[in-house]
Amino acid sequence: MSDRKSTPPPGRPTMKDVATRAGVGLSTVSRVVSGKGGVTRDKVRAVERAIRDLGYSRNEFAHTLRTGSARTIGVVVTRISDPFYSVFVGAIEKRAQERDLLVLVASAGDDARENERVLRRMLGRRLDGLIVISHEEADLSFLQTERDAGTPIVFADRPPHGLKADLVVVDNRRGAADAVEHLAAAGHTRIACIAHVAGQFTSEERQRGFAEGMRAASLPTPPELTVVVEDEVDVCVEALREMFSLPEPPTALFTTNSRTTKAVLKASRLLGLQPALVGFDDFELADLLSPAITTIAQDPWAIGEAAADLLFERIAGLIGPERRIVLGTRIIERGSGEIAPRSSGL
Amino acid sequence: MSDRKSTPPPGRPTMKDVATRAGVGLSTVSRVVSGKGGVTRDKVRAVERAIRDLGYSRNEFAHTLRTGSARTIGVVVTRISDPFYSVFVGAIEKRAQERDLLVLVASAGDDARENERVLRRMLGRRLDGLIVISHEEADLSFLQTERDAGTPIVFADRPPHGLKADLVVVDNRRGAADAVEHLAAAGHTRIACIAHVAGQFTSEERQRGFAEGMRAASLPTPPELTVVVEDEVDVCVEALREMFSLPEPPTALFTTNSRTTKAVLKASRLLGLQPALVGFDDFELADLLSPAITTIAQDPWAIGEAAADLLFERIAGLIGPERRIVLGTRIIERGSGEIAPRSSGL
DNA sequence: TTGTAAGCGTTATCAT
DNA sequence: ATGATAACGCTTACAA
Repeated sequence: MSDRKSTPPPGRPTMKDVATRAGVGLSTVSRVVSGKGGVTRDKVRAVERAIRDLGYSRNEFAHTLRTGSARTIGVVVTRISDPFYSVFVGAIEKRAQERDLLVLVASAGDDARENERVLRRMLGRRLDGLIVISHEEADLSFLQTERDAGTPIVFADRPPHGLKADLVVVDNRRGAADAVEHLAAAGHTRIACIAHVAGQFTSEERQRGFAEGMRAASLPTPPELTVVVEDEVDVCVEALREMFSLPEPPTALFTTNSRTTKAVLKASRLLGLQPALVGFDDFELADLLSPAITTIAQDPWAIGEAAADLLFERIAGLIGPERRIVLGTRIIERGSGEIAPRSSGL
Repeated sequence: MSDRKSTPPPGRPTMKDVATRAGVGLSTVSRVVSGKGGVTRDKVRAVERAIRDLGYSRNEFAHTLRTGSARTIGVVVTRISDPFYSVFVGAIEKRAQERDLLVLVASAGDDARENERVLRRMLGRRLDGLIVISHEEADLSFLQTERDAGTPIVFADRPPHGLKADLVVVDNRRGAADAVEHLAAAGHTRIACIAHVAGQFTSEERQRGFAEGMRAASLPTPPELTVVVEDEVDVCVEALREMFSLPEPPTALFTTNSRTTKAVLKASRLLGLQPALVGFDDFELADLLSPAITTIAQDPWAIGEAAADLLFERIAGLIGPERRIVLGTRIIERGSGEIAPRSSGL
């Protein structure tokens, strides 16, 4: 096919190839490529020509191996396909782009071991920094070494286990308490908490906030009115059926995250119930449902921005004790919290 | 604190450090780390111990520089925060993880130049492959060089400009025609098409499919019943107001993507209209609205999987002409398409 | 089974 | 201003 004689070396052209072609030394090419001065115009032009002719582009791996920085940050989330995380990542990418940093995203899934594998894999890349939404059960103490080695790590949404570190969270307790306050103000006294599977930091904080809100409103929190569910509809149907068969059923519900809110809404629909409802986490179309759903909104974009900004400060050399940034939540009143508290059994 | 006899070298530990500490040779460490066999249990244990003690993790750059493959693929989308794209990326990540590949994700935004910048940046990384949802207006012919150099590139959702390449799309025409057929079967004769901003491949294909469907049903497509909008609510309010002021207003609407569907729904609500409606793209909670919205569903997860699988085949060495994989769509009937065609003006 | 040594493509140091 | 040359940390023949 192709005769050996004039065939360019196989694979991608390297600086050496460029140097040969341009008839200059290797280091001259390096200087041109890195944009350092101290090269005559003639040679610069010759090198640039050779680069174009050969379609050369710098090997970032050799470059990074030599220089030590990859101009890349890593982001690890549990599921990139979840809107919350994808918006969060979007904000980080935006910020990173402004600084000409690349973002390496990986979702770690629900498995703690997989989580560690992904993180270790990331670490091998000598990232300039790392933003992590950590797995709940994973012990992240192995990251300590990395931090000691100088890679800043910022956690978001929930604190890591086994490690003290920078953290960006929202005020889950306060948000949940706001929800209760809103329902209580509408006259509700039997308010139930439908929480997402236990063990999760956010869920527990929100349950705690719920309890605090109830106490602040001088309302009782009987154990049968707090239930922990998974976000499958049938599970919620069962939970609601049981709850609304009580002698004194609830008249209002508080749900601890949007997946649960949606599942509970579908379950309510199936059971023909329409309790008052306030859900933690805003979600798209909450305003188009009837009734429109009142939510406690957190802002994943803002969380991402805050995490990115904090990380960049650390990368820039900010030292000092770990920081904890707490972002507020905001209640979006749409009506579902103001349904009159009439006793509603099955 | 801990006075080590042999000073731990500054910076990150390398294989050499591990080798020294474990009292073995460098290549033995390499073998253990790469999981190759042929090392005695004793030494394996010693090495693993040293790795833990030192908190060692392999330098991927050196590794890649040596082996030539980064075991990394790149994915470029327009906005990672859009649910469609994030699910798409999620599927690719899943598939990649099964093959122990890392995924570098970047969103290119709406700007054509930024799009090129991001792509070029990616290319410098010697990726094993690239999956791209290309910008509509960007000329991607510069990618040709890279493909010639052996980096497989698969496009998804829409074809690239200035380049022939592997492509995964859905059958937009057929899907749109299905929507029309459904509405026609419910007795509608005045069906309008609300299309998302022009110039977009998918939007145009769906408009074409709409027209084909209308023709197949022997229905007229007067120009005043096809309108191109942006997905802001107020724009849609204006468009609908005008359309429903016609002497013969439509009784049913077809929208070309979910963002438009949602905007049109909100606009309809504001105007007190309730036309029959079928929207391209399924969306969460479409079933909880009243009436529940009938949609033409495409499956971003499946698109991601198909793109990933095709890319992996190419990486594995599959040669041959560019492929075009067309995935079907599926109508999800929920009622909004069957609203009786009564004349509904403002 | 294990260690030694030669690169991978780049940048940095040092002569020239 | 320019060019040889030695690392960077790793893999992989090849030797032992």
